[in-house]
Amino acid sequence: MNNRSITLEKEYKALENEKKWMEVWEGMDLYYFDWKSEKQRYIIDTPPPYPTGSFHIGNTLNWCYIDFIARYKRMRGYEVMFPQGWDCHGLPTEVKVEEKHGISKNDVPRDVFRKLCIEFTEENIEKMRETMKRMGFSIDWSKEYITMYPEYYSKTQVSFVRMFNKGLIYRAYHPVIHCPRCQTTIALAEMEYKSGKTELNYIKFDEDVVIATTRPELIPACVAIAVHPEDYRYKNLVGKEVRIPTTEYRAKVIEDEEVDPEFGTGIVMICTFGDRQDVKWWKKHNLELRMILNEDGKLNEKAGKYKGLTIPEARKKILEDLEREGRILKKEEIEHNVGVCWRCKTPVEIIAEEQWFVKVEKEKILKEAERIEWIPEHMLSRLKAWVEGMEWDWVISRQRIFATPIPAWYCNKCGEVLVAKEEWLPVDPTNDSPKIPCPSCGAFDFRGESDVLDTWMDSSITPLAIVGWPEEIKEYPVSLRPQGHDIIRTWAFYTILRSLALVDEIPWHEIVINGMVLGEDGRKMSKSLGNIISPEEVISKYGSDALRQWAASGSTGSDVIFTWKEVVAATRFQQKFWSILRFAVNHLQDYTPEPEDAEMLRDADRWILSRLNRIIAEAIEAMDNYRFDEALKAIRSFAWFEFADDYLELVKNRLYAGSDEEKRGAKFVLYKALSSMIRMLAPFTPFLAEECWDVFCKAVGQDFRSVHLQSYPEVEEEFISGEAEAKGELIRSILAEIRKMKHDRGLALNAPLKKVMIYSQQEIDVRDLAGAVNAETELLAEMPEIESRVKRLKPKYSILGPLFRDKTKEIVNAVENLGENEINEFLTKGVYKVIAKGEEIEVKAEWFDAEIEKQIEGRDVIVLELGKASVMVEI
RNA sequence: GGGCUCGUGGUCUAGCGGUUAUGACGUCGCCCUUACAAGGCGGAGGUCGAGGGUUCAAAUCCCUCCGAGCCCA
Repeated sequence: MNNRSITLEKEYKALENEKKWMEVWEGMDLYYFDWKSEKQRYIIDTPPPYPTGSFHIGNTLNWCYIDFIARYKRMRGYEVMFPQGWDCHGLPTEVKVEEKHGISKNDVPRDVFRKLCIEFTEENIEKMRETMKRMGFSIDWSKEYITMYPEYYSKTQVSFVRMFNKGLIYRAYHPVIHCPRCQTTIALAEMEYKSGKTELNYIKFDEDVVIATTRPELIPACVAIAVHPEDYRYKNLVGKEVRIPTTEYRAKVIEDEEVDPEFGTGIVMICTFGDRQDVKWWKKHNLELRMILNEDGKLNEKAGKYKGLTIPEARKKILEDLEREGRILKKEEIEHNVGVCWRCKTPVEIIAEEQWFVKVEKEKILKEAERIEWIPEHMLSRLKAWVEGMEWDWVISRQRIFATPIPAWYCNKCGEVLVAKEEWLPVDPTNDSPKIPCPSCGAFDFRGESDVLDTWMDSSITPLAIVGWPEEIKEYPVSLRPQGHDIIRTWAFYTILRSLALVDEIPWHEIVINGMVLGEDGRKMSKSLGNIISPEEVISKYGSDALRQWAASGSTGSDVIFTWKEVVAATRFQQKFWSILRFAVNHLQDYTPEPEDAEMLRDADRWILSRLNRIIAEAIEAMDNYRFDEALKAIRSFAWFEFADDYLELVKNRLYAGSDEEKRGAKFVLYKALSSMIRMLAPFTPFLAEECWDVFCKAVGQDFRSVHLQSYPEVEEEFISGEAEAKGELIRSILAEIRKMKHDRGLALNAPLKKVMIYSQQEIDVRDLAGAVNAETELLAEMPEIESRVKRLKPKYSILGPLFRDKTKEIVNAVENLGENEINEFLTKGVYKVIAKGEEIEVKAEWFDAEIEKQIEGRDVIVLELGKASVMVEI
C-alpha cells in the first residue's frame, strides 16, 4: 500500500476553494468547442445579454440552466458549444453615453459618438465577464461574439440584403409607433403600458352627435365617427355627415362592431391616429389619412390654427375653444392605460412614416414553431397568442446612431432605392458610396440611408452566426435555445422568423424557457420595492455553488423566488458532503479497488449500490428532461439521508472493526458511491465537485484530471436488485425501530443492548445491524414463544378498484367484517366467497395485506413489530 | 380587458386518478455516539383556496367562483 495520507479540514471553505479553482481553470481551456471533434455536437444558442455593466440575478438563473445543461451534455459525451455573445446596440447605451459625456448625440459626428458607445460597451462587457467567470460558467470564450463589431454586424447586413432580395423586407408608408421624446420609431414590442387617470370629455359635435374622448387635441385629425351597428339609439345617425368642431373638416358616421356602446356615449371619433384601434378602423373602412402630428411631437398645418403647438398645449387650447362654444357637456375622470416608450416612459404617438419593414408570415411561423420542442410545452401558446394577435409587420428602421447601418442609398436624381450588394459589406451608407451608378437613371448622386436597424435585427440571427453563416453552415438547426419567457414575443419570435426567412429552417430543435426571478416577498424585483438581490452579494457571502444550487431549486419554466434560506441550505449540503468525503477518504487511503471486491459485498452494500444506480438513472432522466430541481434533489437526498445517515451508520463498525474482507466490501462501495456522487454534482456545484474529485483522486492514488472532463456515471444494471433493496430497507427499518425504542426509553443511541433477536421471512445479514445497534444480534429460524394472529385484512385498493369498480366498497366491508376463524380460513385457503350487490364473489388473499399482531411472554424482551419482521430486544 | 401559470402543515414546496399526501425551513424533546452540533435521533403540525360535477376511487380530471403572480392589450 502506498502512503496517501490526507488530512482534510473539518470545515468546507467555499469562498477560498472557489477562488482557487477559478484561477486553476483559467489556464486549463476545459470548455473549448472543436468543430473537428468526432463527437456528436451539442450547440447552444445562448442569449447575448445587453451589456448594462451588471449581470443580474435573472441572467444568473438563465445561465445556471445553460451551464447545468452544457456540463451535463459534455459529461455525456457530446462536443458542447457554449458561446457567449453581447447584444450591444440600442438606445440605452446612447442615453448613458450622452449622460456620461454631457453631450447630445447630435453634438458630435456620428462616428465619434459611435466610438464613445463602443468604448462604454467594452467596459461594461468586461465587468459582466468577471461575474460570469466567478459563477463558474463553462463558456468557451473563444466563441464570443460582439454585435457592435464589423465581423458581426456585416452578418446583420447580409441578412438584410438577402431578405430584401427575397421581397421579405420592404419600404413603405405606414403608421408606426413613434416616441416624441426619443424621436424615433419603435416596434410594438418596445411599447409598454402604464395605467393612470385621465379625463374623458363629452364633446358635442352637433345636436345628435356627442362623442367621448380622452384625446381632444386629436379632433382635427378626426376622419370618421363610429357607432355600434346594433345601437338602436344611433341607427338614424349612420351615413350622416358632421362638421368637426374647431375645423372646416367634415366626417361621416359609420358603423362597426368594435365600437363599445357602453363606453362614454357609445359614439367614438376615429382619428389618424389616436391609438391602434384607429389604425385598424382606418384600414378597414378605407378612411382618409390626416396626420396632424409631426415627428417632433408638434401639430402641423393640417391642425389649422393649432399649428406649432405641442400635444399638451394643443389639448389645453382646443378644450378652451370647445368650452367657449359650449360644446363640452361633461368631464369625468377615468382609469386608463396609455402606451409609453419602454425606455423613457413618454407616451407614444402613432404616426404614418416611410419606414423599412420585415414581412411577418404568420401562418408559416405558427406552423414551423410547432416543430420546435418547447420546454415547458405551454410556452408555445405564448408565442402563438402573440403571433396570432399581430396586426402589423415588423418595423425595423430606427432613427438612431449606435446600431447596424441599413445598407441602402437613395438616388438624388430619380429617387430609386439602392440596396448594397453582399460583397460590399460591411458598409456605412452615411460614409460609403455605392460602387455602381443608379440602376434606374445611371446617375452617381446618392444620399445614404441614415436610419439604422432595430437591435433585434442583430440578435435574431445568433443561431446562424455561431455556426459560420453566411460563409458556411456547419450544423443547423442547432440543438438548443435557452431563454426567459419574457422575451418569447421578441427574441424567440424574431429568431424563428429570420431563420425561416434566411435559410428556410427552424433555428433550434429545442427551446428551454426559464421563469423570472422574484424577490423574497414573491414580487418582481424592482428598485421601488427595494427587493433586488445581486449575484455578487450572494456570491460574496456564500459562494457560487450555493447560488447555483438555489437556481436549480425551482421547476423549469416557473418563476423562482430568491430566498436566502435556500442558499443557506445549499451551503449546509456542501458542508455535509464535505464531511461524507472526509469520512470516506479516511477509509480509502489504503484502498485500491479490485474486481473481486464485488464478491465481498454484504446486504447493506448491495442495498446502497442498488439505490445508487437507481439514483443515477433518475438523475439522467431528470437532466435529459431539463428537470434540474428533480436531479439535484435526488442526488442531495440520496447523499444525505440514504448514504450518510443510514449506510455509513450501518457500515461504520465494519470499517473500523471488521475483518479485511469485511472492510473491502464496504470500501468498494465507498469508492463507487463517492466517484458517482461527485460526478453527478459536477454540473451543479462545479467548484465543490472539483475539490472533492481532487481529494478523492489523491486518496485512491489516481492521477487528477478535472472532474469536468470525466464522463457522467453510467447505470450499472447488475447492481440494481429489488431483493437487495428489500433486504436493505428491512435492515434500515429494523435499525430505525431499535433507535426509536432506545430514544423512547431514554437510552443513548449507541447504548449497548444485551441481545437482539430477529425473526423475519426475509433472510438478512445482521453483521452491520449488530454493529449499528451495539448488540449481539441473532437471526432466528423460528418464532419461538410468540403468539401471532391476524389483526386485520387491509384491502389493496389499487387491485380491487379496477377489478370490482362500484362493488369495491361492499367487498371491502364484507371482508373487514369477517371473524377471526373466517380470516384464518381465508388465509389458509387463499380464497374466500363474499356477497356484494346480491352477487357471490370469490376474493383472493393476495388482494389484502394481513396485519399481524404478535405477543410474547418473557418480560425482559421488548417486541418490535415491523411489517416484515419481528424484533425482540433484550435490554 | 386578454393569454399563461399557480393556490398543498407557520413559510416555501413535491406529487397531478388508486395504501397512512413529499421534502425543506421553522418549531418541540433527547443526544457533543472515533465524517459532520451549520450535526444526529425522535415528535407535533395539513378538512391539499371555495363550491359544484365526473368516477368504485379526486390534491390529482371537468365547470364556476375567489385569490396571487408573470407576460401582454
